Amino acid sequence: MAGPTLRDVAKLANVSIRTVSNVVNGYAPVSDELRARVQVALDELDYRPNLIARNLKQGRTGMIALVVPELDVPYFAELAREVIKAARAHGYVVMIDQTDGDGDRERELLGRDSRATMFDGLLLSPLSVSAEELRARGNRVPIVLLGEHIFNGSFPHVAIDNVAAARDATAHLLELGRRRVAAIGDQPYATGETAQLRTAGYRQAHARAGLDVDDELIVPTAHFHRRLGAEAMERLLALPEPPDAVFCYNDLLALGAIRALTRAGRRVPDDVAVVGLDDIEEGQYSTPSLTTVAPDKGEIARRAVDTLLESIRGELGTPPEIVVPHRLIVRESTAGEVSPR
Amino acid sequence: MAGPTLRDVAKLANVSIRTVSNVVNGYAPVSDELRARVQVALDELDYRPNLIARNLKQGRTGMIALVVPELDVPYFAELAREVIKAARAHGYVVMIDQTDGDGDRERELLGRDSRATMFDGLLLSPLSVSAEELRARGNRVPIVLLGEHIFNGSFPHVAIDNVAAARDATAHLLELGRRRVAAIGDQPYATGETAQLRTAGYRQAHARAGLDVDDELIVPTAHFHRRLGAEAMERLLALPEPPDAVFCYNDLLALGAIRALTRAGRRVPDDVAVVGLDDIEEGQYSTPSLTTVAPDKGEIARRAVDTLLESIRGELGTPPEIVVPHRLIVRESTAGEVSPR
DNA sequence: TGAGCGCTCTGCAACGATGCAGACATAATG
DNA sequence: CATTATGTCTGCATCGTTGCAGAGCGCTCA
Repeated sequence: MAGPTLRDVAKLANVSIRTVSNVVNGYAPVSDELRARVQVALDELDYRPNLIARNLKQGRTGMIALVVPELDVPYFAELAREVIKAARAHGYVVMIDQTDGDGDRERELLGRDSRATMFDGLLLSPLSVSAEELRARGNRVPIVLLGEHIFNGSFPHVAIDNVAAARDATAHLLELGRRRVAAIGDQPYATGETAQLRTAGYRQAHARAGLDVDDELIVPTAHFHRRLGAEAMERLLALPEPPDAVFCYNDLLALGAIRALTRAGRRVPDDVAVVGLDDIEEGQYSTPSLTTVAPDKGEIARRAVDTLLESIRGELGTPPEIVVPHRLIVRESTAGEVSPR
Repeated sequence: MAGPTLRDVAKLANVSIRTVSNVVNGYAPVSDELRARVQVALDELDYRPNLIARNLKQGRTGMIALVVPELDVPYFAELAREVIKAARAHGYVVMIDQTDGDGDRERELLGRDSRATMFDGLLLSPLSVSAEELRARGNRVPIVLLGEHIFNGSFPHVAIDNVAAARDATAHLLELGRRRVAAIGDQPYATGETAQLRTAGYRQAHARAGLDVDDELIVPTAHFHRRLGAEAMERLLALPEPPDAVFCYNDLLALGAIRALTRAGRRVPDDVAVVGLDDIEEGQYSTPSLTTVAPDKGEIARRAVDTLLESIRGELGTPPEIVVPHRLIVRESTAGEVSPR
């Protein structure tokens, strides 16, 4: 099972271990003759360096970990892709783990026996672990937080401006003349900071338009999946005065909502306009295609990776709060028939 | 940056390194008094074991790698989730990497300096690397192949019966009385074995029904994304005699096709019925919801992980070819209005 | 009393690689 | 010719951990 080591190659080529190492790494000058002899031995044994050993010696692994709640949530899958790309550009590989949004699973990562020490750094998209806890753990591994929890300057943090994003989405609906704009996805409890920011943006848009918010139109959901979007929409449709537009806190909720609307025989956007947030690819191909607020995922990934690598190199001063741009993408779910592609 | 080591703890507690190690691992019996003293030192220094060193000593990392073409393809994301779950059940973590279906990137993994040696095993879902090449690399790391390439017994391999799956999908359309059933996704070239198997199943279904296949209705696509599904569908609609049903080789193609049909004003399934393959969650919430052939992803993941772990433990004899069950799930895209949930 | 046992605890070697300092042979220099 | 520089090559120590063999000690029991 175990492959040949430098020692085996050295014995075969009748040179020192050190010389083989030099040949493998091209470090020190080696005469052509010796180099050739070593190379033959390397090939014959099909030597592969033991990276574990190399890492131990060098104190780094060249791996960072990306920890997300759920990998099969398109937003995270798309983000993961960008992170992998950004890391690769710096010679790093990314190991991905998912916590299922389970706080204990997240905390496990910070515990004494966590595999976190295998990595040079951690990109963490926490759902329920608080900054408080993170700090208390006094983790030894550099960490960059992704996404939209509120944090208090203890850790570097990359996210969009959630309030502004939600405000833009809601304003778009109001500008279309909709007057009963619902919101799906509020989470009025401790770990729902992101959702609360979006609710704040939703309210801001109304305030700026001089409109009141009917709190009945704000539907909380325990998580951000299609099914809950559909259920929330059904509840809204059952109201005596149902909404004529909905801002959903992510695209999956929005797609679930559209599904519920279609099933109920409502036309989108004619009867009810729908906006999501995340700009997952699926929204381009849904029927109707989905208007959404698009965070710049590539930028999120790049900034996060860059910041993490700085932190790894010890070049990071006070933890930066990085805000990444977003933009509204108007598609059929609010605008009706748009461009055919 | 570097944390305290066993040595530091030992010095502080005034015991041997070995005893600290014993306390940390609970290996050997340690008196309560010493254990307590060591524990104090451990806590004070906030000691974390260096897993790299441990791994070097033990010759294993407890990590396996999952290599897929694209992580943001829902099928792979959903599969990844299952693999992570299955591996976790055995105490393994999964590192995920994507190759973008780039053959060179895939080959890199097998090359001399690949990070593959960091892992106890590899789950590989290759797009363009051939079994031949894999074998030639004589890789030292245990490998299990996922997905649907044809392989020749060199490596353990887990997949569904692609011919049967495609046959079932096509037969379903024929049983609905459709007579011009198209196929989207053929790949009539070396690395398109999976697609070719599905084409074979498509033909078999016709043969068994005593029907001829109009080759014009078989549209090849370079990959399996939504956009190409839409384009292929547009091409089919432009035919003098367009199809009344389509079997798409995966769900993304199918969703793209549905999008194209909707845009063209065709009703699904009334004018054209659509079947996909993969059973990604998106298909449950699309409009119309998508009839599909569902591979048992959980089973694929479990069998693959089990097999890989057997191989790691050296318990594997001749590489097994594992066929995982699939089943047809009928939804609106072929059956029209079905159950409301 | 002393051999024998079991319980704790320890030190040394090793995993496979690289950093460092130096050995050795040869070439260049005064 | 002695001295220094140069270019190759080597051995030892080391990264932080665990496996192994055994040391020390108190206890039991003949």
